Order: sequence, then C-alpha cells, then structure tokens
Amino acid sequence: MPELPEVETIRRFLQPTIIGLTIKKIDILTPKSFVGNPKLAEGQKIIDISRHGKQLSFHLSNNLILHFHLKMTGQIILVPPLSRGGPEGGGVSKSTRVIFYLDGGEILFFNDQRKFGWIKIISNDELAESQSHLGRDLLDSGFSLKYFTSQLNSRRPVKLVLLDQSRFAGIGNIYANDSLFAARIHPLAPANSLSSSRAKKLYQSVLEVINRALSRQGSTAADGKYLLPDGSPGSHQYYFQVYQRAGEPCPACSGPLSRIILGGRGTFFCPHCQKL
DNA sequence: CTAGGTGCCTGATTGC
DNA sequence: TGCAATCAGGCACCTA
Repeated sequence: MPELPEVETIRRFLQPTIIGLTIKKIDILTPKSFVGNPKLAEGQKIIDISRHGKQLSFHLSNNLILHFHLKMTGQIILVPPLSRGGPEGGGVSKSTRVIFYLDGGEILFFNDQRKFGWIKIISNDELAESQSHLGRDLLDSGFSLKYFTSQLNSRRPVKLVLLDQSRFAGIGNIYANDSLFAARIHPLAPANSLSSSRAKKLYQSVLEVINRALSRQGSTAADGKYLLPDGSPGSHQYYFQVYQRAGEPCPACSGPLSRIILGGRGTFFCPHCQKL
C-alpha cells in the first residue's frame, strides 16, 4: 500500500521523465476511477508534479490538476516508447483503469485492482480545499517537533493519531507500526500521555523510518501492489522491524511479536519492548 | 471531543 | 477438486 515514501518515489521517478510532455489522449476503462471530464486534460502539457501526504498532483499547462490517490492497490506505470509494456512490465493488465497517451510515445497506466483509488481533474482552488483537510507533510520543513507534539493532543491510541491524515499527512499502517517500535512506544498508549521526551523520540523515529524507506524506494509488501513506474519493486520490505511479523522474534529482544486489531487494522508490536 | 460501525473492492487464503 | 466464507485496509460517512 503506497504511503509517503512510495508516492514520493513515484513522484521523483516521474518528475524528470514526463515533465514537459503533453497528454494526447486519455482512455478510461473504469469510470469510477476517474472523476471529471478527461477532455479538460487532453492537449495539455504536464508542467509540474507535486505531492502532499499520499496524494499526487500533475499540474497542467491550463492550470488544472490531475489529482491522484492510489489508496490500497493503485499503481502508476510508465511504459516508454517502443516498449510492449505487458503485465510482466507492470503495464496494461486486467486491473488497468485509466490510460494516458503522452506525446513522446510514452504510455502511463493507472492500475488499481480494488478500485479504491481515484484520479480527479480539479482546479487550484479545489486542490487547496482538499489539502486543507490534511496536516503537514512529513517531508515539509514545517513538520517540526513543535508541530508534531502539538498534534498529539488526543487521548486516542497514539497509533490511530499517527494514522490521522489531518494531523500527519503521509503515514500509513506500515510506517506507523515500525515507527512506534523504533520509539519503543505501545500502539495503544494514549497520544496525550507521552512525555515530551517520548514524543521527541517518536518524532525522530517517524522521520528516520520514513527517510529510510524513501532511500530504499519504498516497500513492496507481500500483499501490496506497489511498484515504481518502471515496474520494479522497492526494497524496504526486507527491513520491516515488526510490520507483518507477528510470531517472529523481536529484532531487539527476540521475544515473539504480537498482532492486535486497532481501528480495524493489523497492528504489530513487541509486548516486551513496547510497554503500556 | 470520542468510539464504533459500514461500505467500497477483488485476489488470496482458509475451511469443509 | 470445487466452492463459499473470510480477510486485507485508506478513507468517507454515519450513529451514539
């Protein structure tokens, strides 16, 4: 599932490769995956690609924006000219929802097995409105320790607060679990119960975990569908500390890792190292 | 403010 | 072997 490191990896891949290209034609295979009139984007040049949290934006020459959310299983695959780009290359497949034909002969596929993801055509104002519901992005300079601690003002379990996109944009289930382990904080601990030193430790852990995952081009988990736009996997999945490792030995104390359900999501931690 | 539930989806996994 | 039930989860939306 694409979280901040994965979406940022996609952005960095696409930035040098499709900026300046014009969208010749858009084919919509699954109507619910695309909101708005595709004709508004056809003939427009892609002038910039930005990201806030897990959302990606292609800024077009007519000032409109193609706004993406990959949700659970969304992929953006770029097939270069003269390449066949079959399913083995991550290109067109039975989960292809939208196809963008670019003027250099490149083809960009939006694939999404579960159809939770979407692409919308929106204005700058609509983008601002949408982002007003999101907290600071973890890679933004405004994501300070002060901001982080100010957002821990809830008695809800700290893991649920970390996952709250209106507070911290970009953290998903994988990195929430591993960040809490890195800080040795129990996922059920009320967010507002953390001492300032533990909050600082969590802040540093979140940034460390996110940046490590980013340096490894994200995580292609066993049940995940994340791929880079060239169809290759990330490698951070080999460095998970607790995520999806229930029953395996804790990397720190070798005791068995636990799994509970919190907020309807699998939650992994070490009951020995992460005390309530 | 909070907790809790539902719906959206489909491929993989589990149970019989 | 086949087929049905269960599971995975980001997020909007609903109720209490």
